[in-house]
Amino acid sequence: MFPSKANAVLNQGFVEDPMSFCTQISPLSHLSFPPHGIQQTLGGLNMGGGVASYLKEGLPSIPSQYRVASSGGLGQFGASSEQRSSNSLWSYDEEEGDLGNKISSAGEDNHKYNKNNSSSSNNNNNNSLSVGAIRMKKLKTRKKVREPRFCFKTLSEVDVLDDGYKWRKYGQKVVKNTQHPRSYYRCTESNCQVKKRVERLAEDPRMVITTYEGRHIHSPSHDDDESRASDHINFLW
DNA sequence: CGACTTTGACCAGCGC
DNA sequence: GCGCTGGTCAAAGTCG
Repeated sequence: MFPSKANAVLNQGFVEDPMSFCTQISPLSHLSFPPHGIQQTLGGLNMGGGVASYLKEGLPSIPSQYRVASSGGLGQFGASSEQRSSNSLWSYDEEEGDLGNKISSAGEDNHKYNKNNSSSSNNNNNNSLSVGAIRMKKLKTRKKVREPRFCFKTLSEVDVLDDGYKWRKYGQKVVKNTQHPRSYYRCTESNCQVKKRVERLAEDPRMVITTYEGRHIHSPSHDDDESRASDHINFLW
């Protein structure tokens, strides 16, 4: 389904740290993360030759051979220009930060997305309500629970990396100060709440920024990729 | 025909 | 309070 030029493989699992953080990836060699010290694993992420560099202070250091020289101003994904800090190359989801607040509303609203399940019954129960009223009712019951998030940057010709999971696009938006639209995807597995956003870096359109939000409750749909990714994590981490 | 994508509209949150 | 922006919905269109 997905083009696999970037050949990304993402195993199940997620960064347990309440803050999601970002990595940079260059097309140099295989990538696996998270690094030592990060609880839980994201599994091996095979970018067909990528190297992750954990840029946030306080994160475990990684061997220099896995680091990527980066130019300033990269990243800060999701943050407006005013929110960008000159101290770090990449921002993460601060618990109290503006960035986190901006994105947090996407947390636990998946029940309204299972339109084949809950949504239809909701509609049946609200026949007397207008569409707008139903929508408002749903929105008001939306809870703000932040899912763990993880974002990384990939040098890739294709927007959607093959991470082993099946995604359904549910939205696209042109965000401010960028010429490339941001795409929104949701895992197609029933009851799986994971979402991801994909956009190209304004400063360098060759770079694809992918942000995962949530935790898969199932295995990747690609068995081959899964086993390949497992090899990476066993080898590197 | 089901699964998926596109796209305009809507809404909440934030800054001023 | 108002306008702007990002995130999501959902109908319509497309594809296999």
